[in-house]
Parts: sequence; structure tokens; C-alpha cells
Amino acid sequence: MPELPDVEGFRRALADTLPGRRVREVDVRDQGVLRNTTARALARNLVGHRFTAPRRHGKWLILPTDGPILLVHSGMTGRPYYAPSAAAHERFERVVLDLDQGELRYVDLRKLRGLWLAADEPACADAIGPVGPDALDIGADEFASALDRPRRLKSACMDQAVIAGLGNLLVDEICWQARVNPHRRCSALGPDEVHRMHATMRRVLRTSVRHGRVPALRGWLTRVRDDVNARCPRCHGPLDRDRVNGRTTVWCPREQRG
DNA sequence: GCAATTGTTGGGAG
DNA sequence: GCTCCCAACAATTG
Repeated sequence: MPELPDVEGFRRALADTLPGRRVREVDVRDQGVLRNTTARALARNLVGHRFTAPRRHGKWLILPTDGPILLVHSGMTGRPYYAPSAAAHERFERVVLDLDQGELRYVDLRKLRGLWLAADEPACADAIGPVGPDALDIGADEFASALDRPRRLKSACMDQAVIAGLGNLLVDEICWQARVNPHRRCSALGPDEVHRMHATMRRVLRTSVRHGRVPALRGWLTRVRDDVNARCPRCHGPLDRDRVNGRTTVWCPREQRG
């Protein structure tokens, strides 16, 4: 599920509920989601601390406390959420933090990523690793220099070390709306095309953040990309699909020329 | 049974 | 060093 818009939705929901809440107890129901810590260490370090305002960088959700920092990367299927203690539990709940009011829960079907614990900001940066500027704030110049390399456009945009926050659906949607073929080499793009990619990215992200996901809006590629004989919502010609970086890639061969 | 899934990592080839 | 491809992680759905 999560790309930048989903994670930003998680962050906004938690920003309303989490700050000021104190951890009373840590219940790890499946330690398969703990990446650099253990159930004991998580409890020992978090209990007694109060959460402050949540942040986001790319697909990383950063939950600082007045002590250590809890990091969440949702992978394909993870979702952190706040719930009243009495609220029904969901399937695949892996970790529950009991708070002085309510609970912070982490649900994750596939457990591809999970939770990290960092003692301070440097440790936080270390856990996140090499990561480019956030796709939501990157300026036009910074975007152009991020793409100043010989890789394929799709591959570069998907690489979190280049630009943080874009996933498979978003990159296809942005390339399609900007009418640039995802197989093109970045360094072969004209300034107009780079500019169009940047402006389109901002527009697609703003709309997606409003929906908390990449929405299947009428006139968007995302609405039709999984159809059997998918057709371009603009020119109605057949869409092409193949794999780039092991991910299904969909584009319109008429409007996004190679 | 088979393929596919909105993510990332590490290894190996070129 | 860069780029690309693959397998692996895991569990479910069509």
C-alpha cells in the first residue's frame, strides 16, 4: 500500500492523537516486524516516554518521543494507527503500544519492513540510510540535478536515495500525466521534459495526499492500469506494459514516445 | 498450482 | 563507481 501519500495520511492522523501520549506498555505480538531491536529493548527504551509531533521523510514515518525515536517503514502492507483501547483489534496486528490514553498499533500483513528504534537523531538518520530529498518539497533545480544521471527515468524515480517517497504507482502516474516515457534515460531528457515531470509530480502528489493514497480518479492512469485490455484515458489507444526493476510498468506508447 | 502484489536489500554481471 | 537484473523477505488473492 504505502507510498508517500499513504504515509503522509498516517502522519496526519497520528499528529492529531499521538503528541503528549505516554507509553505504558509494549506488546510485541510478532517480533518479525522488529528490525534493529527486540521486544525487550523496545519496552525498556519506550516505556515512560511521551510522543512528540510525528514527522515524515519519503516513506519513513518518524515518531519521536522525549527519549528515543520510533521509526516506521510500512513496506507494501504496513499501517500504524491510533485507536481507543476498547476498539476492536485488526488481523495482522504485530505491535501494540499501550498509552496513557488509547493505543498505537502497527498492522502489517506481509512484514516486509517494520519498526526501528533510534536513540537520537544521528541514530535515526543512520537507520533510515541514504535517502534523497522528499518528493513533496523538492524544488525544480534540485529535481533536475537529482535526475542528472544516465539511468532510466522509472528506475531513478523509484530509487529512494534519489528522490524519497515515490513508488511504483506514483511513478507510472506521473510519467503518464507528464507524457514522458519511463524507459527514457534521465540524461537524455530535455529541460522542458524535466520541468514537466517536476510540475506533474507536485500536482499528482498534492491530489494524492488529499486522498491519503494514489486515487483511482477518472482520467488517471491508476484507475485503468490493472484492466485486462487497459486503454489510455486520454487517447484511448492500448496501453503497453512490461517490467522495469522487477516492477510492472504501464505507459501509453502513443503519448509517451520512447 | 501459478502469478501477482503501492517495497527494499544484497549479490553478481557488465 | 554506476546500472541493471534477480532472488529473497512474507502472506494473501485471483
